Amino acid sequence: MKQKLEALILQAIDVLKKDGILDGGVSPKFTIEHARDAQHGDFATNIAMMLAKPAKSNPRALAEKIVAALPVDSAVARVEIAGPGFINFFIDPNAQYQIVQKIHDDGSQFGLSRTGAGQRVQVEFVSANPTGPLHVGHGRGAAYGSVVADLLEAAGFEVHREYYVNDAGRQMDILATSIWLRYLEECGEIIPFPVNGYRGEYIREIAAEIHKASGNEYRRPAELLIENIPVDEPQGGDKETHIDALIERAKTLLGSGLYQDIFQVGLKTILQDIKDDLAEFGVNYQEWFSERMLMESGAVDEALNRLQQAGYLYEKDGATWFASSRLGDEKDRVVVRENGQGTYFASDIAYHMNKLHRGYDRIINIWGADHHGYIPRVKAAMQALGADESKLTVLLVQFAVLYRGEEKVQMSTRSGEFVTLRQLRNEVGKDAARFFYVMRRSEQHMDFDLKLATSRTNENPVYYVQYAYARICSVFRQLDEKNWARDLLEGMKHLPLLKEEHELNLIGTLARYPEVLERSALNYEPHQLIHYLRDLATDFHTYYNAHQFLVDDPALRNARLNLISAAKQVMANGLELLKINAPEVM
RNA sequence: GCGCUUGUAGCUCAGCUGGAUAGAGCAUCGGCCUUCUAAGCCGAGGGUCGCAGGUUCGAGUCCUGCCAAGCGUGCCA
Repeated sequence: MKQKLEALILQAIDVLKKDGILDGGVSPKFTIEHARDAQHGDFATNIAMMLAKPAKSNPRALAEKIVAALPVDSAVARVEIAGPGFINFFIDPNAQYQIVQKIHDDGSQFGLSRTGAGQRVQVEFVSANPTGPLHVGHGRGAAYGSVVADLLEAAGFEVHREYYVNDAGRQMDILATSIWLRYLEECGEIIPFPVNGYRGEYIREIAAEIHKASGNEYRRPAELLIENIPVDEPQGGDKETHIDALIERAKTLLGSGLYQDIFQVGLKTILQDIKDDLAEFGVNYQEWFSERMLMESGAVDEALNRLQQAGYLYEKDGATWFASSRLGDEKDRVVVRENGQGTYFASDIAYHMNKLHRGYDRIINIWGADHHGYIPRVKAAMQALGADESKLTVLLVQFAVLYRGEEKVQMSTRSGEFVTLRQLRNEVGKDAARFFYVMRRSEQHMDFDLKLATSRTNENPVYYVQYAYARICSVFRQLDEKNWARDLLEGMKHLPLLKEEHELNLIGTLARYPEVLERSALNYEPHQLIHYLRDLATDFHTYYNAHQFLVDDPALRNARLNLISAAKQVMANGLELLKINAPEVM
């Protein structure tokens, strides 16, 4: 309907241009909005006010001329000029009813668009280090990222969902060493566990598995392990040097083959756990991209070479630096450390180069807000490599702070006492978890109240939408019990009987769905869809309380059934996109 | 210090990219179940949109400066 009005307005503008009222060169920049107040009709445009200045006219006078030039259309019942110069459109109800038929015809396809057709988008999200289970902080990125990806797909984009697996680097060595140390404990060795090691219970479990499967194959005496190792922090040493020395010792004592065994078991176990966790959360990927494979392919070296050729690398203090400050970053960044090892950033440059080579039209990274300082350097790298950095969009997701009622839930990675995503899912369920995560704008710092999400009573917003869906299902069950068959054609024919305010409101809301979906997708704002579904549920609940659907008059009854059936379809489509269950009974 | 994000009702948040009288939910108060699920509905109260300027027909929304909160500012990832 919006597009239709836009076309009509543009025609009117052309007429005015021909008549010399408007200068031919003016480009009409205007909006068409749903009127908030029913007094203002169904749609309103501000075009007269936008063009008043170039036309050297006052807005209301210009509006009169635009309205006069407006072509007649059967869908437009009436046009009014109001306020400072708004043009308000009143849509013919008969035109509005068509949406019910369209929803029925399109079914699960209703709302999908072709806006992004022919464009490929890559969405990378979560990408947590495989050094432990996902926690609730990752949950928000997972829910948000997956819905953004699904929304883009609904808007016609070809979407590639990807998880970047940091399976190389120091953190992974710390993981492997932590597992080995716990394994030695299993064997009966007495060893002090490093403060900087991974202390979670899952490390012990992996260690126990290895011990069960391989016995003492990886056992080495504790004396050899701690011999000449710099002391740990509690003993007055440096925890970083301490753990680095332990890693080196582990590699020496085990030899690279056995060390790799431990490393791989740790990686595989944890990565599999993450994959299962996400799948159960309704989050799926096309690709799990390995940092290690990237390095082995020589891509990192190649990226550095290209930066070198472009003149952006230099040596200082024994390290190799990327002159990112020349491209808008705060300062230059190290890409190769003094010890000859590439930094995480170096891999990331190669990774983004790889993404670019794959030819995506858009590259979307979803990061935790704590990584925001990282954006300028990645964009700088893309520029330095001659790439169009505007293809890259980084969406930041703020942290969720967990509450249980009034009480803040403490999280600490170090102690291993963090709340995992799995624990959250078990406590509040997949539906509520996804709903709550995506309910807020991603940049909003969010309070996640576990008590509210689990409450099975009035105050929980998740059930509000689901309840509306279940109620509609229930109406159709009642219909069967009364042995009244639903007559679809009869209902469609008598849609004009739906004249109640509640019915017209519901129809108007249903008609908005495609726009909401598209805006939600293009702005990467899933919360708009959530808010829409709540509005839709409200319209239905209100209608439900005000009127009876299963009335004796078959014409009215079937018309109403068609309307609520359309509402049911849109709710199902919206919830399906959010991967939230639409229950037939509650 | 600098940078990013945020600041809207008692609380948690929307506000359609600058539009008409700033909206929801929760909480508070008052009503509605002998007919389709009361996990619902109807009504009431509650606002200096952090503060101060600016831009214009028009600002919660844009620009500047303050104030406050969170995060960042590693040869960690």
